[in-house]
Amino acid sequence: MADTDHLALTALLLSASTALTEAIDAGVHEAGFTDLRPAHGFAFTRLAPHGATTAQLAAHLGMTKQAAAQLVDELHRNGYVTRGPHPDDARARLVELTAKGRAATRAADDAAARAAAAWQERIGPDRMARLRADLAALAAPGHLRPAW
Amino acid sequence: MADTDHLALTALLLSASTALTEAIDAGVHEAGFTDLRPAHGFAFTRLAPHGATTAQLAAHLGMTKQAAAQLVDELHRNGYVTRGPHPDDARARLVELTAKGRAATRAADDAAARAAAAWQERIGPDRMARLRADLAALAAPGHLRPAW
DNA sequence: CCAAATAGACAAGTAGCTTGACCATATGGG
DNA sequence: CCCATATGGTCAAGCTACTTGTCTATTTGG
Repeated sequence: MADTDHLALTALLLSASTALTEAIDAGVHEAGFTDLRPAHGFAFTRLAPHGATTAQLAAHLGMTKQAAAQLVDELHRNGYVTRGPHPDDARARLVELTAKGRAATRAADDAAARAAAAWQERIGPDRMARLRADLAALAAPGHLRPAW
Repeated sequence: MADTDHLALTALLLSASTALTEAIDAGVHEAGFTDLRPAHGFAFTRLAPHGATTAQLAAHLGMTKQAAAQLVDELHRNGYVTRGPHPDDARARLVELTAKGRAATRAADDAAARAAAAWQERIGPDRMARLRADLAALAAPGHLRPAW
């Protein structure tokens, strides 16, 4: 594979992920959550299972804990998360999604699924499955947030 | 393909593209161009062939022309581009890469090629080619810059 | 038991955009 | 050939999502 092909692949990768993020953001907005940005969505994916501390969120989002705290503040003001005491650590506060937060998460998931479904219509389920498997082999699980 | 698989694909796509951008940025820095950010690299890819006007650059990067002008200013101060008169339009100024700008572009290309080569070692050339073809089918050519 | 690490908060600063207003030049229909 | 409208670029001001730096409270480990 030539270098030019490698370059093409990297450009395509960026283009596809940008389009995807925009599609998800648009879907979330259309669902009525107009005060959410992509960064919030990345936070939600971390909060969804069992909640998280601000520091855990910061690590996951690839930002300082101050920035994460600010983001959590905003989500709290808008009713997407609660902040309670942490069961195992008196220093920490456990941030968890509210029902509204979970609804927004579902809206984002739906938008992502719709985007992926549209892709599948274009390339078919077999190539879609291969694509997913190949990406899984590449994507080192690091920071989730691409700093949009 | 289930929704959860679609979600996995989208997460993987974002993860892979983030890792790639960071790898390119790191490579450019290691090559000595410490005053460049990813957004500059995206600008270079548009400038490389024949130069461009500030407005064209703005459209390509998905930002206002004022922001693009500011970016060009910075590149000019640091010796990466020249700004000359436009041959066909007295309003416009043609922004072109200097030798230093072309060298930085090569450094970015090299880093991208190295990252892709590392991936190819993991999944092999065949899957790599398929991956590229599948991504080409998905990526609508829109804005290049993911607003990092 | 104490030293070092960690969670979080408070304060201040900043980079990289934005919106708004404006002038100079280009374009195209009448 | 005009003139209305669009476009390229600039100047100015403002804002948002971060950053760095410092501090306290609590936990952890040797």
